[in-house]
Amino acid sequence: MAVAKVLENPDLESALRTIKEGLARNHLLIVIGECYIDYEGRSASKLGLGERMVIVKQDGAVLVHRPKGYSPVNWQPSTTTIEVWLRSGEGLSLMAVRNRPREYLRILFTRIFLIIEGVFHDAAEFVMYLSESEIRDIIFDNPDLLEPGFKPLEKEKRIGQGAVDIFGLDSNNNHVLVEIKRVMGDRDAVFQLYNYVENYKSGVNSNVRGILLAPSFTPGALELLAKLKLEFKEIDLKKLRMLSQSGRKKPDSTLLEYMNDGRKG
Amino acid sequence: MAVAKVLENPDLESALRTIKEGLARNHLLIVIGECYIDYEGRSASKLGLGERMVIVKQDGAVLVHRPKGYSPVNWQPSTTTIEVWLRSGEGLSLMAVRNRPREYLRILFTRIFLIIEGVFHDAAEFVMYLSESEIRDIIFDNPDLLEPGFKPLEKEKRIGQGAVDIFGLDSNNNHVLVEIKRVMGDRDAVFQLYNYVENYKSGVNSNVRGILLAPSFTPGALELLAKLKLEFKEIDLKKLRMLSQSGRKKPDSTLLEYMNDGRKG
DNA sequence: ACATCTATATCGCCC
DNA sequence: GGGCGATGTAGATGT
Repeated sequence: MAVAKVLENPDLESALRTIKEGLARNHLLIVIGECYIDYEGRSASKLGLGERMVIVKQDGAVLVHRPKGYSPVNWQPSTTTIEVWLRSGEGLSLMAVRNRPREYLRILFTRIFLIIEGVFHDAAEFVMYLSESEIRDIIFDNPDLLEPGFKPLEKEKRIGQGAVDIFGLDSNNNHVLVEIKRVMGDRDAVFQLYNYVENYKSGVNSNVRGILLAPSFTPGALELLAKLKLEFKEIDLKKLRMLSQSGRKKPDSTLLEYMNDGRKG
Repeated sequence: MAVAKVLENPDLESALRTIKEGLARNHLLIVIGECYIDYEGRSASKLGLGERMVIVKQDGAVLVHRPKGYSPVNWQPSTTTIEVWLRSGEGLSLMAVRNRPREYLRILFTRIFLIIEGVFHDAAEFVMYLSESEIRDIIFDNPDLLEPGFKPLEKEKRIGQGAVDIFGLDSNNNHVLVEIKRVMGDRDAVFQLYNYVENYKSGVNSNVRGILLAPSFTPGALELLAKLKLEFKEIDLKKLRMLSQSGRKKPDSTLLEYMNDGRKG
């Protein structure tokens, strides 16, 4: 059962009791109300009175959401201890503390509209397609996608402090370092590749090629690639996705069917 | 008024009606239920049946939260169009589509435990202390914190494609570029500074110093700074915070008072 | 525990 | 609108 309790317009004493009970049971809590928020830790912030939604998850993660936008205005990731108390004339406080790094989040409610307490049963597996590591594996298994005659030898080869995605030899036995980006390649990606190539060069006595693989490139990245004498190649994510899907169990096609139908029933 | 409607254990037809009404009014919606989720866009993902909480914000942002953790398992940032429909034998679908980049998020509910519809009034200003730009301003106004005799001349000076945080002259009239990080300085930060210095050097005929300012540095960053003949200096955030607070209206001290008291009333 | 890197990063600023 | 850089980035991974 997902929702255990719904409490509308409670006075702050009832709210305190309900929140304490929910926390003790490690249930998920949603508290909607008017509040002030203070944060102090790696940085510090302050937010004046307003209506917001506070979520305390079953692992103690705390999120404070305003009416708009993807990001919570304040939050605390899961490793927290949570205290709640009531001080007359002030309101109901919820304080979430994290140790590493040491951070304090305090929410001071002056008024509460709604409290929901629940337990969520959710054991389903989350499957993500075409992550960067998956692209790397596909290129490794289909090296001609990079260039004819490429012989991949090692994934995630440690170089200096980092690891280059693919190391291998081209048809002339030049050493090749391949850096892969799943999104548009930018100057940072070029610097990363440059760092690998320079680091690697210092250890060997042969020609070393660096290739940046991405679905597209910013002008700044292309300019820098030329300046640093590095190479690049576009990858076709759609093509890769098809290669990826043919190699394993077919995913549900409900979404694609909808998109192809263009209707909503 | 924040909460306009609470609907417990609705059948899917009532749920459809309520959600459609809420969307039409641009209200915030919370839907708690059992659902499948498909996403396709920059990447693609699939999530099997489980109990989750879906938030549709007043700007159309959609968040799907599982019982644990800071991050939503699936989401759609604000610029979306949202459709909802019911197909018998399947369930209630909510589809959020974004155009740039083109992305689809479909949530298929088989069962709904709770729907909340509300309007949040929240005009309060969010104030963040000691962001990077604030550190920059403090250094600019207190140049001796960098080194005695430093004369800052320009903030956010455009160099190439980016902008260096502070440009100025040292006591020997050398040109100085200062890059500031409010977190531990890493190799990326050094590359960023290096890029500014090289770019700037090509335009002038004098000595150019590059200084990385951060509260601490990774070993990799220190190594790279030496190799690239760049400088670094530690900044004391605690000291800066005091300078920052003395220079403007005093922030609420409720949180600090609590921390000093060590009690919860 | 620490350093490094990825992300459907998101968000905001400036050209 | 695209590029670029900051973020209390969070979270995963390797050492």
